[in-house]
Amino acid sequence: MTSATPAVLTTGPVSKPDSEPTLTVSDLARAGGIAPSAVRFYEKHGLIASKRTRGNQRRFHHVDECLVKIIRVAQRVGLSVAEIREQMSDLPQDRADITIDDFLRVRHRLEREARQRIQALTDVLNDFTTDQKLCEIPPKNPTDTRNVATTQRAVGPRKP
Amino acid sequence: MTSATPAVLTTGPVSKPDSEPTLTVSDLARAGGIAPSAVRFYEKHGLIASKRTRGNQRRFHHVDECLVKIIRVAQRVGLSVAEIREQMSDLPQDRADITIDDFLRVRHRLEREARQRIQALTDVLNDFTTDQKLCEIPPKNPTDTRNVATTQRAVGPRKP
DNA sequence: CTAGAAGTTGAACAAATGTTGAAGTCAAGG
DNA sequence: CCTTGACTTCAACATTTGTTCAACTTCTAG
Repeated sequence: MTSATPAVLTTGPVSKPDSEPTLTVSDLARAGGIAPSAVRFYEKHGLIASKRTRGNQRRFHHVDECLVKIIRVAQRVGLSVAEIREQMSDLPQDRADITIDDFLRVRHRLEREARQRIQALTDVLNDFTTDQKLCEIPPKNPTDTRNVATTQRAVGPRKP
Repeated sequence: MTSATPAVLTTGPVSKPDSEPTLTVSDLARAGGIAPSAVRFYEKHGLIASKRTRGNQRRFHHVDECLVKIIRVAQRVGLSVAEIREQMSDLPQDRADITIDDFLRVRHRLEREARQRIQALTDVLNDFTTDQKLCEIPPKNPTDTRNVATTQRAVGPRKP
């Protein structure tokens, strides 16, 4: 994914009950607008799951296309892979059992996350206009006595 | 910086015209609520600058305290070190020449950035409620025909 | 002057998010 | 049978933002 992908992605309805997984890594990558290496990466980190053919190749369900799209949205929100895995951890392990409600639940959580992150940024803006006197420097010309306002308030935890 | 730093940080007015830099790495680190290693890191990446003593030790101006605080705010906004360096690149190379207006200019740019990032997140939320039919799965019970709505629209450029 | 605190550089490590390449396997077509 | 394309695994590399360590040097106070 080097170039910007328009990604309108109107996935048609999955017609068959989809009991057997049929999509290859490349199929899923193309459908999700990501690289095959990313598909493998996501599987390795437990975001998606596949069955294997006799020849040890991965096969994905069509519903995994939805999962990949959700992963991409979650990344736009700013979640890490670990966080995304957590958000998705209560989806039915058997992907064929996933229902609309499962997606709605995940979606609501992502919405909450997005709102929280918007709030954190809004707090930064408020700090800009609220807190005076973080940076005071002696004015070069005596007519300008204003000061720059900024302050940090430990919004998100930082533990490297 | 492992534990949460309250960081009220009401830097008093810099009394002296501050022509000679006097703060050591540790001084600046303490004032800015960061580790000495971070101070060196920022200097190495061109966010701050120092003069050296005869013995090759760094000495910073008091105004660098403000710069560090601005860096921290910029990080809260989500800027990378490279982006922060760019935002600060038009500050007077001679730190003693920095004026309030220089800070105001940087601040305004950071505000714009923050608003843009808020907008990007808001777009995600809008996509949630606007776009239908990203994930359609065959309903298990025929009564529920709703669909999950999501779509990505390439908000921020990705160039690794 | 001398000891100890604090500074110096450079390299290595860490976690996150993948990409790329090597070497090998599998299925299909001619 | 052989080639070709797509798949496999594993390891190495790349980037970001620092931290930590080793081996020295400098500064400061007694």
